[in-house]
Amino acid sequence: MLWLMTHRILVVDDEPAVTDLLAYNLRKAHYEVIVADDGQEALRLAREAPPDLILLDLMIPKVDGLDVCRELRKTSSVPIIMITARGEEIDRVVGLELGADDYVIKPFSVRELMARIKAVLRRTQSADKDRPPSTLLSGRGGLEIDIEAHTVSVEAVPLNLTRLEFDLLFHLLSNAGRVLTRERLLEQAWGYDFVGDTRAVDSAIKRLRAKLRTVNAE
Amino acid sequence: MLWLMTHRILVVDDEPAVTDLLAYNLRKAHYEVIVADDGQEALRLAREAPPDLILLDLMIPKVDGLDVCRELRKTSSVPIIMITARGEEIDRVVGLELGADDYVIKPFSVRELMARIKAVLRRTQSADKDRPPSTLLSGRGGLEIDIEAHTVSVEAVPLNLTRLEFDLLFHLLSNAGRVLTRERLLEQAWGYDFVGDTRAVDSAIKRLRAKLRTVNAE
DNA sequence: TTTGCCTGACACAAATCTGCCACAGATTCG
DNA sequence: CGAATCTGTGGCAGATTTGTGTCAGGCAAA
Repeated sequence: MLWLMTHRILVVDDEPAVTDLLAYNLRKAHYEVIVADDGQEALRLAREAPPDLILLDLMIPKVDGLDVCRELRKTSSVPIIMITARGEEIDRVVGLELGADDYVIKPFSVRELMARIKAVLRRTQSADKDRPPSTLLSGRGGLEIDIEAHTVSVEAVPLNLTRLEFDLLFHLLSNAGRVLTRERLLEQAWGYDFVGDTRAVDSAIKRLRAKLRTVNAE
Repeated sequence: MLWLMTHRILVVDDEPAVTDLLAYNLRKAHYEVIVADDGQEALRLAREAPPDLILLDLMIPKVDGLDVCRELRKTSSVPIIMITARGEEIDRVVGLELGADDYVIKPFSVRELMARIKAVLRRTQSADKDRPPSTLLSGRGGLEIDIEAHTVSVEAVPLNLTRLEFDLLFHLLSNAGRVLTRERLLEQAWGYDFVGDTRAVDSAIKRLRAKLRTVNAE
């Protein structure tokens, strides 16, 4: 079997344990690998030796993973797979909205990651459907939230939400038309490790409703 | 709650206190549970009755948890959640390399573990198929239920059901053409820990019929 | 330190749901 | 023909769920 080095992959992570592991496995799978251990370096390499795919950790020095993603997206549509630590659930979703093509959660399975890499490459190669990375999500009644700016408005009237309220609203909106349990919402908006009453959700929803009401009541 | 999928989970740990606790909680959540208390047994069971997910303690007799993981990965891509004692930090990276999908640290919160199990199953399932075909289930007489939205309609006329009524209807519909005992329905729609008269089913069905009748009587 | 949000816990009321009982037909079986 | 059993249904009281007001602890800024 003849192997062509068809794809160059840029791995961005500050933990050598991760980059080494990935580089080893990727090379074994006949990819060309370049490594950056901070955001600045990542941007430089991405410019100088444009890769076919980027594995991008979220928590990296100098320039944050999200910013790297944003910056790259200004000029390039190179596929990006985000790598996030657990408990960064919201960032993960935001990352997707920012134009990442997929994500994995640490600790991830190498096997799974490799499968996703192949899938993403296949997808972006065959049909290059350039979708403008919209950061807007809208619901009924003129409700709009800007994921990047973390702002919410109802019929153009801006609304001031706390981080928790925003996360909650975001997850509700992304699951529009679906029934969610308190547990599921806790898991998504609060995180796995939340300890306490599931009715904390009720409290949050109560406050969210109150704020939405202030606009509607005009 | 809906129990459409009955996943089989293999629990591997040598402490009965742990396996009992997990088995109890998992069964309560309608998972099928099989237990192994050493690595050899785990491998045997994984081969003979392939589970949908494995909870794998690291420190187990005969064959070490890491080796079990390695061995499994040779032939299977079943999701694995590692259970490690505190202070085994190295396991994080090793677990990474071996392809575990997640990990928890002892002593873990059962609630958190359950959430992670659900999340991993969700993740690996949606990875299987890009888009779940349909969440709709339909019966005779124009009856349709949307499993995600928990809505029911008869010939496009929406119907307001309680959670119990919905679950009941769902189970009846998914077993269409089959005779179900009261006991079986109780088990499915109420939960195996229901205490009380089996004729509670009659009451529920009475109310369900009444509601369906309101639509037909038009 | 004080101050000003956030946020989760708690309590309570209202609304809704649900299991149980009782009774009436229906059916089975001897 | 009874007797026994089973099923459908109405009624109802207790259980459960939900919405909301209140409050204290946490936390960060001043």
